Amino acid sequence: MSQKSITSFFKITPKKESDGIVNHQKEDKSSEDKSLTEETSPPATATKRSSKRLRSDSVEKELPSASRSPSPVTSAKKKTVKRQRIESSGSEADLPKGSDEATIPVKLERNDSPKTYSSPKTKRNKSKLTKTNQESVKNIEKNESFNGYESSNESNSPKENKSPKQSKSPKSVKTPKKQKSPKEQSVSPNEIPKIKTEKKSPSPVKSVTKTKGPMEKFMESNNMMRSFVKSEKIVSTQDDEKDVKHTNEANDTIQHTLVPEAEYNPGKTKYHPIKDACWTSGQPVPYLALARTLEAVEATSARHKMVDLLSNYFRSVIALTPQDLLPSIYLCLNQLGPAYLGLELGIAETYLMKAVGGCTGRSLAQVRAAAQRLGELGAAAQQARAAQRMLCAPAPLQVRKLHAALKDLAAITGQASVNKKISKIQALFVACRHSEAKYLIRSLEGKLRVGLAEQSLLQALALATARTPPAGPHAGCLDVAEGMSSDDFKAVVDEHALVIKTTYCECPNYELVVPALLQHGARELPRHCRLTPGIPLKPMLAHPARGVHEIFSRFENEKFTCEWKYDGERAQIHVPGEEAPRLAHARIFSRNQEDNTTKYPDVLARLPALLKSTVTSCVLDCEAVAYDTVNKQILPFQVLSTRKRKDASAAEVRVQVCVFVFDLLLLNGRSLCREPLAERRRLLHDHFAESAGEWEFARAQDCSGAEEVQQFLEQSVRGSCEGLMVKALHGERAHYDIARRSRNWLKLKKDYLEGGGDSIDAVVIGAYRGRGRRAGRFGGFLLACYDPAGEQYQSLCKIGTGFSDQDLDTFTEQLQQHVIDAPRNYYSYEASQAPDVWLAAACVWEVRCADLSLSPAHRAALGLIDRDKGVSLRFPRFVRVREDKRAEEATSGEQIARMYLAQDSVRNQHTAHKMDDDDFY
DNA sequence: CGTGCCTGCCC
DNA sequence: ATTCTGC
DNA sequence: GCAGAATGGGCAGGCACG
Repeated sequence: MSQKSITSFFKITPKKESDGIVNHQKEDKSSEDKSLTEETSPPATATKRSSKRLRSDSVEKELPSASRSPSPVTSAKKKTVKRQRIESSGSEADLPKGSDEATIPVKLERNDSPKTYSSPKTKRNKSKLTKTNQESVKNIEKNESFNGYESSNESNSPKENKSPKQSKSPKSVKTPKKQKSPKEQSVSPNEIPKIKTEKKSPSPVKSVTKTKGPMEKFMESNNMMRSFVKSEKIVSTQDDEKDVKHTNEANDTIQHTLVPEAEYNPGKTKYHPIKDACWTSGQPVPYLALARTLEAVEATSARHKMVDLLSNYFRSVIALTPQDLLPSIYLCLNQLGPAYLGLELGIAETYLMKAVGGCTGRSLAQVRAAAQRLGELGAAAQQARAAQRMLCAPAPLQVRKLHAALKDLAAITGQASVNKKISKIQALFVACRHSEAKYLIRSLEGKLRVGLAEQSLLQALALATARTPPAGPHAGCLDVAEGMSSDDFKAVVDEHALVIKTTYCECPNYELVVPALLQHGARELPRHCRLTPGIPLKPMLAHPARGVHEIFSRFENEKFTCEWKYDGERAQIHVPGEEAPRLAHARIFSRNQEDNTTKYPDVLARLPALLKSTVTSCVLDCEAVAYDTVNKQILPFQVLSTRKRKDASAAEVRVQVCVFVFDLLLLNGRSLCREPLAERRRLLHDHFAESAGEWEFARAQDCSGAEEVQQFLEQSVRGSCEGLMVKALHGERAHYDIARRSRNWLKLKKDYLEGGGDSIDAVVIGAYRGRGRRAGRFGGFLLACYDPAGEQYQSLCKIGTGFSDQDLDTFTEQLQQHVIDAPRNYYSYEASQAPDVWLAAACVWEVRCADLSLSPAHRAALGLIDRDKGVSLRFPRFVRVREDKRAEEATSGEQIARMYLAQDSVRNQHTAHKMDDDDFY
């Protein structure tokens, strides 16, 4: 059945009309009627299929958002248009409004119209589908004994019962932390009764010598096993290295009362990696253990605490099921595998919502609305899942199987692949218990959002391996920390952390690092994983510098160099080789370790010109920039981005590229990461050759005075660059040591400077509901410029950064007074940009940007530069409110056009040949 | 087979 | 990309 | 100052759908 529903969803999605310009004349709501039907009735939904009804009305649809019209006309909006934003409004209408977050003080939703459904209904629906009886369900789950989980999780859902607002309102009000609160609640309770029948304390001191420590302890600690454990038991066979440790099996006899999975608590004081785990040695790690860990992490704000929590989970994995460490890490980071393998899920928000809706009996609009209310799809999915009962409980998820399933998802391609993926996701989703649903969905969305990411994970890995070493002299010891002072132990952790982070930065591949870590221990890592041509390393990044003065305060008395900051794409070029460079095996990686080799066949073809005869292997750090070979001119980033991305053929390349080389990270097999920049650069110049328009060294100048820097900055801008990169030349700060400091360079751009860059006064004409951290208030806005000629407000860009939390709270509240039901007919925008809430043009905000670009999605200055393209902003950010300006006094379309044309890159384009003032080429 | 949506990845 | 925030 | 999480424009690629 799930399948069916899915299909139906597809149909539902209407198409959006491609309106050219949507200036609306809305007024006609007629179309709405139709639309109504769709969304509103959940059941009906399936039938829906509206064909494209709305062509014109798309615009209208939005309106409803404000929505009062009870019926969700709005949602009808066709397509899901990008992100939920569009539908949101409408959809909400559908939903049980009460529930909503009432939270928001402001009540974004302002649609108090009689919602079609009352919250309770929602649930009802679900249950229907599932068909069933909750009772029957009663879970057959293994753990049922303990769980009352259903109820517990759902704590949220209760909202429905309560009067709409009250229950939560108090909390919701608090924006920032509120998110956590729910979790915390759930978590804390857990402190739970673990039954640890303890007995022996782990040997006070590490049982150092004995390799078998863990096992022994494990045995000792066992009491009775839970029934379910038995069932799963089988698997334990494999395991390579770990045999040593757990040979268990014997266990059967031994009894051990396991912690119920639903009560797994990595935050338990004096956490014992075996006794406090919820699975036994050799068993596959239940996904619930990881989900519980993530819950605990999410409920925590102190990073060191998060690291503690995760490390405890890791300790158990290391002690019990080390083979699951790798999949655990991947699930924590939302990675399928090393980036350079190019694995992609191909599923994101929209399709996920279809999947969730399809198996919980909800319409796409309902799911979307629920996600908006909660500010996040994961939570909505968990609620939906909890309301559902299964006749026959699927096998519980295991960490390893889940990770494998995600990789399988990525492998599905071709026709009907989306439906296949959705089905597969539904199968996983249905097997979720408790918070598993939330984290499964978030994983699929690609963001866990628990406040812990790669750096903290590496720290946790260091802590875990320091405390419960998988290898080395203390292998088998469950808690090394017990035998030493906290200072001493901390030193050990720091040492592990540095080694692990360094290794990972130079060899960012958990497939290689994790097995080596388990087998040889942290200290031995560098001997097994090192910088290797063919494996991309983490690139050095830069911090923005707000002014020339900041450069001098940062580098104090150190010597530094300034290089032009080219506006292209980072390219890390690897050429392997022993006796001689193996050019056929050269690869080019992106800043995020993606493999871009097939994107640059032209660049690879001319490698021979770059490498002097002294080079046998190398890793170069460069920027690939679009280049006009005829006029010898650097072209804008936007031009570069039109290049084919996959399997390009050198002959077909239309956009030529000049590669600007600025660093050398490995030469002839030797890593230069611990060499200062001055030395790396010297080697670069000695062993590589420039070739005009193809290979050039980044323009550099070792500046010593502020004026010199300022001049060089201006020169770089005239040379079509974004500004400068500033780097230490000597000493440790000049090393390419990402593990110690990933943003060791400074970047100085004109638009960072006061008075530099473009500043625009734009009108706020719409707002989008925030998600995640910004749930419950506006998280972004739609801005427009004013076009006096057409008496229109033309969309210029969306904006979502530059606001303090306070700003967002304030705007969320203050803008309520400008909320309107529908966009004015003098608003010009693209349907896909429609905000959740439309606003009357009243507020003017100053925004800053790096550039202006010709836009397919915005309408500012439409027709002035290009017949059907408007102008938008690159890297827009909020600066301040212009209370002194009225909407009509905002920057005009004509001014925007002038600003666009005034850009060096544009002028150069039009006057390419005459360009020489700058000298440059 | 063309169009448009969705996703992922550049910045 | 830019920006803000808790630690 | 770090690490993380909010958010931006815009493009190619891949698939769905008519």
